[in-house]
Amino acid sequence: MTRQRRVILEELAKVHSHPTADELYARVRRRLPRISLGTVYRNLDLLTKAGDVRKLAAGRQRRFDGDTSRHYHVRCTGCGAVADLEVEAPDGVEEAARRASDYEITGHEIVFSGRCPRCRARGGRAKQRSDP
Amino acid sequence: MTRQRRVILEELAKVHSHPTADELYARVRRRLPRISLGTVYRNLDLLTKAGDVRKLAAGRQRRFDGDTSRHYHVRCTGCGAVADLEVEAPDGVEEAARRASDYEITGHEIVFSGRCPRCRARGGRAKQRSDP
DNA sequence: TTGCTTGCAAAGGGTTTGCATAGGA
DNA sequence: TCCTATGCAAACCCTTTGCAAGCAA
Repeated sequence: MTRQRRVILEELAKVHSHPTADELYARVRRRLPRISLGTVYRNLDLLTKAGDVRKLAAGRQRRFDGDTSRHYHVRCTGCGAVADLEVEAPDGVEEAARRASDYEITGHEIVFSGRCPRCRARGGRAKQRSDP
Repeated sequence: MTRQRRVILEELAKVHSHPTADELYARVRRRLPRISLGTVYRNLDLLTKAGDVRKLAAGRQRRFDGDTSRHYHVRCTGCGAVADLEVEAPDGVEEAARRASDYEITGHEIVFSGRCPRCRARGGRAKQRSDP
């Protein structure tokens, strides 16, 4: 547990914006000015494998979530922002998936799509991103 | 509707493997040897925006699905393969999401994680990918 | 000490884009 | 004809990696 790793984890725990690696890098650098982007990536990967961080696929860049408790996400189809969503896990989804598949199911993630309040206010027919 | 676009759509409809852009490019090239990768990407993006194709975020590379009917996916944590999953939409998930959020919810996707039969057979403690 | 980690910088690899040309409606 | 799409290749950008030096245990 190096100083870098601790600070990365701490900063990630502070924010709820699901930052990208470089957004987190910017924050961490305020406390450790000499840290490199590579170190941020390496630690994020390690922490993800250790289960202390969740890596999210959202658009071109990946985002990271310091909250590993069970919760889902919404992604804005306008600006790409990702927000947490406190919704109960649907009853028996994984069991259903197990029945429907020959995969050994170990988990699931739900990503809702929608428009954030700001994008909604901004215009009715704004351009959508094709990103998943 | 150019010949290229039509062939891309046709080839994508044929396969159920959720190919990456370059996998699809390889297939399409068997019929249109002079097509370029850029054209494949451009059309895939256009088709996605038009709603004729679904773009999936799975690991580093994106995957494409020619089946736009309502269904979910499983992603193998070993090899990254993506398979379809015919599971009923959980009752009232989107309503619950609407209640829990100030986003204007327009849809959702569930991605299960698990191990495909092949990876399961291959070894009990194979290395996992940290990809989302 | 000993092995993992860092900083730096370059490599990597998927995706996007500019431009002149070709082709669909 | 007119406008959009294509092919080609370079540009982009996010992420990963090799290496020598540094640090935690």
